[in-house]
Amino acid sequence: MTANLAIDLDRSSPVPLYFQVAEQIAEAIRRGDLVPGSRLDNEILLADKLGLSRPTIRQAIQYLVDKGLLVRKRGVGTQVVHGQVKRSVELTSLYDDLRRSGQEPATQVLALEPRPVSEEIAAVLGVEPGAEVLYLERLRFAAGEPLAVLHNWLPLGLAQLTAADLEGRGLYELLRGAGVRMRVANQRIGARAANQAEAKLLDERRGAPLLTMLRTTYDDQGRAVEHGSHVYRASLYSLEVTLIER
Amino acid sequence: MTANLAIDLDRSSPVPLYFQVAEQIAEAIRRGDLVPGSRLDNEILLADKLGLSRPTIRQAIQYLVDKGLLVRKRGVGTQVVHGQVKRSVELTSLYDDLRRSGQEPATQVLALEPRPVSEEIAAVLGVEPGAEVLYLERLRFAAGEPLAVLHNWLPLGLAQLTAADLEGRGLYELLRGAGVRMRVANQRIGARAANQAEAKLLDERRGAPLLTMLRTTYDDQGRAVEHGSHVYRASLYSLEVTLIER
DNA sequence: TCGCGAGATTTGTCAGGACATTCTGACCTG
DNA sequence: CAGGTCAGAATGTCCTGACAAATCTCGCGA
Repeated sequence: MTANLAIDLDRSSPVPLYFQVAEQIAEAIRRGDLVPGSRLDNEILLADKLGLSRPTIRQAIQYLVDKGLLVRKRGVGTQVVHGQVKRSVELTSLYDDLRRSGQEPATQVLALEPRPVSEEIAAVLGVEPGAEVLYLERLRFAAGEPLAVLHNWLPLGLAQLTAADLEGRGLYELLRGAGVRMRVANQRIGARAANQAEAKLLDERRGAPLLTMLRTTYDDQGRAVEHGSHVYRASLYSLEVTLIER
Repeated sequence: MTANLAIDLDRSSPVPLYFQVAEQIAEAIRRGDLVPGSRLDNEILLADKLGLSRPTIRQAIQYLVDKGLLVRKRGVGTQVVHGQVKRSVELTSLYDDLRRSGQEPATQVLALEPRPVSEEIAAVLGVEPGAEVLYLERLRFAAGEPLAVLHNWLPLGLAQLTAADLEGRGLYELLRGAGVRMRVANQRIGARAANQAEAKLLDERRGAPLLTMLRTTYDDQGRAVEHGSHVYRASLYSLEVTLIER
């Protein structure tokens, strides 16, 4: 059963046509106009209906396949994925995640200063050992409860960060606003027991389980732009990751 | 400085040309023939050199950009990324990961039997509540130490699994061997304290921090093929995830 | 009735061309 | 000397056209 979806195209818009198509198909899926399992029209028919060429339609569909919303099979067709697969993980910060889920994040800046780096951090950031980098320590709250202690190291000169900025917005948002284009992040996720200091900050008992995350983020050019070492209260937070095999 | 790389094409091979090109560029990067930061020839020149069309070259390059090996910038060119970005995460099981890092995994099967599902599991697997599914419980060792307790639920009829199979190989490998094509996995990673039973199995104290993972894996068609609830000894294991923004 | 093969359907791969957009760097101007 | 402007170079988008490969369906024959 091929669903009949209406797609408006604006050829005068700077938004690429394939992207307009992809967005509107995705929206139809979110709205429920395209139910899981339903088949899309075939590429040639779709192209014909919209007055576009097949490569453009293919590009739109490929984009959605990469995001995990659609499945293609040769000789069969293109179908909407069953099950509510969540959006693929993006390079977002905890702050963005919390705000999106309506949890009213708040931040207390505990430290914000240039500081000479340890050898280990220098290695991951790719700077000279002993050079100064911006050290940042924050306590993050959600819904009034302490949620995480965040430690970050950033190369100097990337962005002018003030404590006021950091209390109102997330680090990633600020970096993006400063023109930093983050592209790849490597995360190591583990767990351990809280030590005394952490327990006090997070309002937990010593020994309480914490989720830990080490993350290094690289930009466009593969230069490290941020390294973070964070601990989360396991009782209040968990991470979600979606993997898509191509 | 545009590196001079030799690429052989086999037009009689069933392997797509774009893939042949991509593989050989990736190999040149791994070998070090293409050093980080070096620019590739532009697309038109490359296409000309190899006797291919520009779309084919673009497809090859796009493939490597998606894998995080190359970076493209309009008006500038295509460069090899700086820094050693790890391979993107794949749909592998703990067993594969361990064997790849040479840790000699071993498995003890604690349970393997059809069992009626709870309402919750039925919902994530997309089967009727109360229907029978294959229940699987395993204790995984690495280097002689207990490492994780693995619980899995699988729809019946996917594969004929025996305890002997499961002791010698990983679940994912067995499923793949049975023709199951896994494509998307959704993971939720958290942490909590070990209870008495877990502590005993894993040779830890009660209350020791454990890394927890809930995973649901879907196939080609978006049908759930596996749901797992696993706990790992945080002192011995952590998860690594690489994110690439497109 | 059941199995198998031919044909139809659909996506996968590849070619070649055209124009738009963006970035860099050199040049010109005040 | 500083700043803006413009040309060149590279990727981004979009088009048309063609054939290959995988899959499903239906009809035919045993």
